[in-house]
Amino acid sequence: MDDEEGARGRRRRATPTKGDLRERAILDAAERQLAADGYDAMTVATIAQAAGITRGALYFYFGSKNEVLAALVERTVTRLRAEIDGTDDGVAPEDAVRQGIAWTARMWREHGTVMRAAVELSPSVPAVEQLWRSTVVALADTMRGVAERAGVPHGPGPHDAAAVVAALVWMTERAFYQAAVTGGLVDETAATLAHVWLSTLGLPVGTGSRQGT
Amino acid sequence: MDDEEGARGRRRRATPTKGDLRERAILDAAERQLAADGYDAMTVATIAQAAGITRGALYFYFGSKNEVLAALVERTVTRLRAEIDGTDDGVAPEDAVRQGIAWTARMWREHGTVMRAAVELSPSVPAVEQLWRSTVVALADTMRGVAERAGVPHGPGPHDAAAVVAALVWMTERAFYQAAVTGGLVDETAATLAHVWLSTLGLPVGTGSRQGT
DNA sequence: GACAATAGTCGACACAGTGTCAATTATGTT
DNA sequence: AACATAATTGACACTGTGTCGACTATTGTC
Repeated sequence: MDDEEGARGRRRRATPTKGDLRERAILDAAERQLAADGYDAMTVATIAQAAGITRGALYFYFGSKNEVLAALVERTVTRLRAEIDGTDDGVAPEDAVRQGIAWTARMWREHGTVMRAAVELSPSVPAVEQLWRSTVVALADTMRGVAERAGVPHGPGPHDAAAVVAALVWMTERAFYQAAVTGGLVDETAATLAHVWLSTLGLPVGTGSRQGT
Repeated sequence: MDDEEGARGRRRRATPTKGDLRERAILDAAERQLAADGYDAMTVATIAQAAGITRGALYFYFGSKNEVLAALVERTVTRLRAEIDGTDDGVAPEDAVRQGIAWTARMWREHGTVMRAAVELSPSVPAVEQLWRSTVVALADTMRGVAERAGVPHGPGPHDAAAVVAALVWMTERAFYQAAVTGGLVDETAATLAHVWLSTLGLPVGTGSRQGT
């Protein structure tokens, strides 16, 4: 549990062929077991078996169990990143906020298991922590722009756009995570989050969902 | 890793004497190691050694490593609970909000290590999860009252006091946790949180800290 | 002050999971 | 065919958890 990366270069080559299928098979097996049985029940042995190889062979592809996890998170995070850009263009700030929340909700729906694992494993797996934090930060950066367009000051200080948006983004992460864990309703959560976001940024709250309060 | 409680009753008695000192010594040792070396480095062997006994003896007091952790979290959570009540009386909602945040900040300062451990271990240790969640919920319940006094509707729905306050409380937990992990400034965090809370609940933001914006 | 009864302690054991490695077998390549 | 290298295996070493029977205080009781 010390070298998470060094073992890699020592083995695999570039220009892959069949091994890449195995690598994907390993990640797929890991993702499936993560969803079905959770992290603890998912051992190197069970992953290897589900991927059709033995434990020893798995260590040819990944240097450790955590490296498998990190690769899995990376795969998912890459997919998230691919979508995060095509979101806000020139829309009004309040719509950009709603879109951002809707997007996040969709990501949690589609990639919930891995995202949940990323949250839970961040404290103990540095590579995962880095991946996840950088993703959250990237989203926060986008939203900071929106907040500043909405008139939130951008100077340094506890009330500036960066600080406020950071708090809101972590709130969003936590709220959807809670929904994923407790089986809460994602739509209700999204509505509540939109309310908090808009109120905090000083934007009109009324519009959006067609339900009067 | 299946029975977290059954082993207990099978051993310890009521009316304690010397064993209770050992029990406390174990928890103290665990807390110290948690702060110094982190969860992974803290094994049953090291705890026992620091408490002046062998592994075998430790299992006389606690049924498992997780039970030690749970007891430690419980001890801390009990201390938190003891203080959570004497907070708001008839003060104005905005002051109640500021007090709540200030109180939380102080708790993180004083009991940061165990609280951090509670957050990180919740996903994998059901007993800790329950302890921590119920504490958060208790705080949320108090703040829900404040929110309703401030005029936030209390009917069921995504915009009611309960839902909004839940989101805000989890935001607060996450923000202070992040500060604890990254070594961020607790005061700045508290100021940002106060801003979000007050904006969301429709309360005056200006007063409180003596620093103009 | 013998003598139970019970609290407390120890060390050896069994077990599960991770990671390592030399040896072996597939899979191209020229 | 032979050669390199990709891929795989099974056995091994190690660490950590939890169990258990035997052994040692400690304390009350007659």
